[in-house]
Amino acid sequence: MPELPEVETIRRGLARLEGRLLTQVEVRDPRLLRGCAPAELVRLRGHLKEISRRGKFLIFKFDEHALVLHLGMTGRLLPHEGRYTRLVLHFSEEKLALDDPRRFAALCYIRAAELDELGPLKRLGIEPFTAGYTFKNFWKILQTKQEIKRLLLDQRKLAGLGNIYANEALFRAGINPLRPASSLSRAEAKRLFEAIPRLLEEAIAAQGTTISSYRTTTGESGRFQEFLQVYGRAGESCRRCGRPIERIEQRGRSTYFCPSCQV
DNA sequence: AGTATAACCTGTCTGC
DNA sequence: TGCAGACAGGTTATAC
Repeated sequence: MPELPEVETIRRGLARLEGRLLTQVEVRDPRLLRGCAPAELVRLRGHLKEISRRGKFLIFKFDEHALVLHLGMTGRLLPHEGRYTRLVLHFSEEKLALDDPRRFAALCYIRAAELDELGPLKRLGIEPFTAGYTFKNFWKILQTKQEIKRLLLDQRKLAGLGNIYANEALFRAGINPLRPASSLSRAEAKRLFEAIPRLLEEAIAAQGTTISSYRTTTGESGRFQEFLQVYGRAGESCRRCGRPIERIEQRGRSTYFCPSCQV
């Protein structure tokens, strides 16, 4: 579910919790921990120092420890408990419930000092909106025969894009998703390089894309679904040229594109 | 080393 | 109404 814009929207919605006191941790579903974090998690107490984001991961920093959370496909952070609550963080005066029907969400509890060594974070590639997001670095990751759409989904190369935004970014740049990444001209690569942060910025401004389960921390739907050009629009007409949007499969996932606008 | 498939889960929708 | 099958925003393990 949540890609960079959704996770960033959630992070911003939680920023007001920074400085608050965590009084109790309730683990409703131990599977959430995936063996990565010990059960001592339930003893965690103290002030929440900072909530940050890396790719699609949320990082909650406390004095000595940190929680690293990936929302998987259907994870949400809501102010109330529900049928699929897997974890509850009790803060003074307020609680935060992780709701996740499909249970693909994952949580790690580690010492803050070990954050930089945590595999899932360490493996992540270039991060949009940071100093490392340069055309030089972007060009470098394109030097592979892999299909460009699949490359964009590879978190080790570029962190944060998921299926919706990978499809949309390629449409905006006018690039066919089946093209080998290394076949892109510098001009095409530049278009894609620039389209990605612009797209993500617009999606964040709209509070993300709600197809079905994603909600902001206040339980609201995002609004960016209204602006999607190709994702989920198979058979419908391209908003730019009128010809039908096509759906194909790449690495077992749906790819949507306009065969006449994306060459 | 890179790639395809399966696996992890549950819900929803479509067609018969 | 029931049931099978497809599909869903994600990642990781395993088998070639």
